[in-house]
Amino acid sequence: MNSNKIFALIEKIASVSGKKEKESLLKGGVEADDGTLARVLERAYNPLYSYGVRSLPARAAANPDGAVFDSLTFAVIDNLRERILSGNAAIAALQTEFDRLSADSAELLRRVVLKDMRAGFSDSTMNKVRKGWVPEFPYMRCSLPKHVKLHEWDWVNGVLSQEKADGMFFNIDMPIGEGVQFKTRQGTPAPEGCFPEVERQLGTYFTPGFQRHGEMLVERHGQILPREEGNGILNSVLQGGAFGPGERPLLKLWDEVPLACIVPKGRSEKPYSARLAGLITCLTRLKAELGDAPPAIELIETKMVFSIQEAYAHYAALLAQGKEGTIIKKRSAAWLDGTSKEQVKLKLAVPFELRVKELVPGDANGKNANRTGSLRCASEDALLVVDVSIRGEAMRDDVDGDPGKWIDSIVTIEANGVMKPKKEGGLHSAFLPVFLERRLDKTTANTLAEIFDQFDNAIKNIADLAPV
DNA sequence: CTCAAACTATTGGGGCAAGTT
DNA sequence: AACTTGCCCCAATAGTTTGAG
Repeated sequence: MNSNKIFALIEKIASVSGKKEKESLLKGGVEADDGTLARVLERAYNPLYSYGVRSLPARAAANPDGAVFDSLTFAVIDNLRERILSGNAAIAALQTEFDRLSADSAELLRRVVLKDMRAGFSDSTMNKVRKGWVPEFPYMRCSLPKHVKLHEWDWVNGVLSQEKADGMFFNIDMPIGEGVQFKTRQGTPAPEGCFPEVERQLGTYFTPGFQRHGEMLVERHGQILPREEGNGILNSVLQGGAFGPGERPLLKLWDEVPLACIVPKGRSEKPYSARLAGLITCLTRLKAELGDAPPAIELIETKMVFSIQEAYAHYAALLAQGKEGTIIKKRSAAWLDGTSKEQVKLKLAVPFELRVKELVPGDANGKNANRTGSLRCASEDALLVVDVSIRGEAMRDDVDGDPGKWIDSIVTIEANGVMKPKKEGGLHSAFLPVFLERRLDKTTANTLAEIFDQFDNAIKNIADLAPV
């Protein structure tokens, strides 16, 4: 199938709305494919690939009968991925290739480099059609309290409440007879040997055949660094950098799952309490060997609670220590690839008022390119500024229909925390801001000091948030 | 058979590090 | 020094499909 035909197929898939129909069209394409479709979509959707260019040149040529994808096209794609082509050279190579190709094939190449076919399917649909087409990395997410019937949980026999660590998530694979492999949530492997002590302790005291889940934190002179600083260092280490003097990684674990269950849509029915017990067995072995020496691996702080109120009290206690929140888990909880209703994340969300300053356009390569994507909002004293996403298409229509009515208006937003400025004299920001409503009843926004007060009060009164 | 829940894809937020101009 | 990109941390919505009652 040549690239013009592939583009026609992609447009056909984009034109239908049903997911099943998209899947069967893609299946038809695979059956008629000589391998080109497989290569093109693999390069577009392999999560381990990136191309280093996001503002692409436009096709300038007017040649109506341009080329289709050939070895030159794939060479450009692969050279971008390996960063043999980068910066201006990358843009120039893409310009040449766009002009050489037909309009349809040039557009297909553009979508490959942007890693989005804009056809309403993605990697999991591809793997349904053709097993193992692109790598996928199973992952269990938590639900939020509003999506779960917490009252139906077995509080009498206990629920596990754990600290939500504020670092970088890692999957740690230990296949039998092989070494220890660290992978990020997206599947990026950590370079060989970048956490030597953590790796040694895992390899020596932990049973192979499992994938373990935990959060990597960074300690400097015995102090755990805040998320942004620790994750900055880990980002650097993942790209081949090194820890600075006095810095070391500390792994906090919470789960172990047989490697055989770690497949897309996979499940392990072994109850969480049993998986946790397995982890504790390994950690006890480690502790016995290390004696008083500080381990590089610990169990995440874990407590058994017997009521919703007690769960919220533990949550409040950790917030008061400056921690991010807690995760509560049923003892019987299975592991699954997806969002589990058997584990719930308790985290802070504090509402406050800001003033809308300007409208920020949506992603230039996406469907909101010429529309509003978010609202730039500020505290009354302008010491905090944050962009807040438009919430829903009706709101986007309203904002674009009458921008004047939004500019300078007061809005209530909800956020997870206040980010302090990095630089002296810089602005504060808000972490995970969510738009709640426009306030016609208010004429002034909160000041930064008021926002800090509201966070303090929210932490003090957290137990009131427990659903009754 | 109907309606709610689950699932999939898409859009949006903040910070930091590294590469390029 | 300024700008872009990638990759961590994530929340919410829209629309389709599934599955419980």
